[in-house]
Amino acid sequence: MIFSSKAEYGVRLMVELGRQQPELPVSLKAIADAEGLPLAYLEQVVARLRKADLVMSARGAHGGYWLARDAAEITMYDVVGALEGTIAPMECFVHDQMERVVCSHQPQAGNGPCATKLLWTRVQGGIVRSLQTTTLAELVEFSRRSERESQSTAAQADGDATPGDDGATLEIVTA
Amino acid sequence: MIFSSKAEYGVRLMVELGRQQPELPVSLKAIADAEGLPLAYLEQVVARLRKADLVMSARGAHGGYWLARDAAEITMYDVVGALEGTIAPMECFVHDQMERVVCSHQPQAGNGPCATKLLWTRVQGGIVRSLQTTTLAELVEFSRRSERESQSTAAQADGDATPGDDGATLEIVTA
DNA sequence: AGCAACACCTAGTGCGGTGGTAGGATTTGA
DNA sequence: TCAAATCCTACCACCGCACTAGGTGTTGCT
Repeated sequence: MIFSSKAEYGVRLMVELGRQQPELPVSLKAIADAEGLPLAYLEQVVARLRKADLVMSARGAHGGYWLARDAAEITMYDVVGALEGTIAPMECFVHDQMERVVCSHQPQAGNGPCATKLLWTRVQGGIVRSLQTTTLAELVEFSRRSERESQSTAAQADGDATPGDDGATLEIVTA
Repeated sequence: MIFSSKAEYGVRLMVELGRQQPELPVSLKAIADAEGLPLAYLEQVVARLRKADLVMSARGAHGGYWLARDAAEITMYDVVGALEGTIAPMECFVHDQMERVVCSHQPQAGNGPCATKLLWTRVQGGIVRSLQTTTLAELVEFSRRSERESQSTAAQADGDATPGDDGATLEIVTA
């Protein structure tokens, strides 16, 4: 499993906020009920989003949360980054004081970086690109469309997600 | 952490095998010593690679492991898939009996797939593409080059990995 | 004033997976 | 016959994840 449930819950929470009118506070309880998620845990999740200035909040009665800026201006890189903390493909990925990604395997006797560095860098890049090019607005739109389609027919609802995206059935099954 | 140490050890093991002459058995102990990895644990790792027909083995004295086919014909998708088992960005990703990726969150009252599906599909795609387009031969070449460079100078050894690849310093730091 | 509905905070906890270790059995070459 | 190697299974300690528990602070409504 690549992302923890914090990431999933957080993304679903953000989508739910994006579906509401801007600036209108929505209570966590409403979201927890709608998504079927534990309220107390959602509090911890939304706290990270707030610290990252992705959502704003109002306390007291009729308080709640709303998006800090337009959904089109929020990328999944922002959201997942705030929720998951560091996203590194391996613990091998540390960075020294010069902000340079470097490998933690001591190249003893000075035989360069470990060979896996190239691979992890590429994987990292693939993930980050996916996250950076997906905005919250897209997910909200996707959510709205799915809802509409399933209301009319109970048929397929995926093949035509967004131009530039491949809805391929990608998987690695071995285990 | 996205990949477990099984993946890392396995990739390093494969690179080590790729650096040797083809068909020549190399003992696990030699690899464990060279890479500084626990031998007994490597046994479990290499067992997965063998079951996936990526390496072949010979028992008894002077036995060992070697690549089952040319390093250029082995992608990291093969290797990591064999080691890591299923690579799904979320447990949300299950597939029904029709081999279709579907979301496990029951769309109760039929309101379509959960909105995160689009995101996870893209991330999945980004990862898989990275893995599929990286061959073991590339890593072996990278390893050889790094070794050569660090022998002459103790300077930079990353910027020029492979054409078509961005060696960008990508990271998400929040936590 | 008082209550209810919220946000907000901290500490604890059960469980499963990760990352090994232990101890063997089997096969092969010298 | 021994040593070197693969091969196999069971076990275990730790740690992070996914929560739960139990509060405090703030606001609006009546």
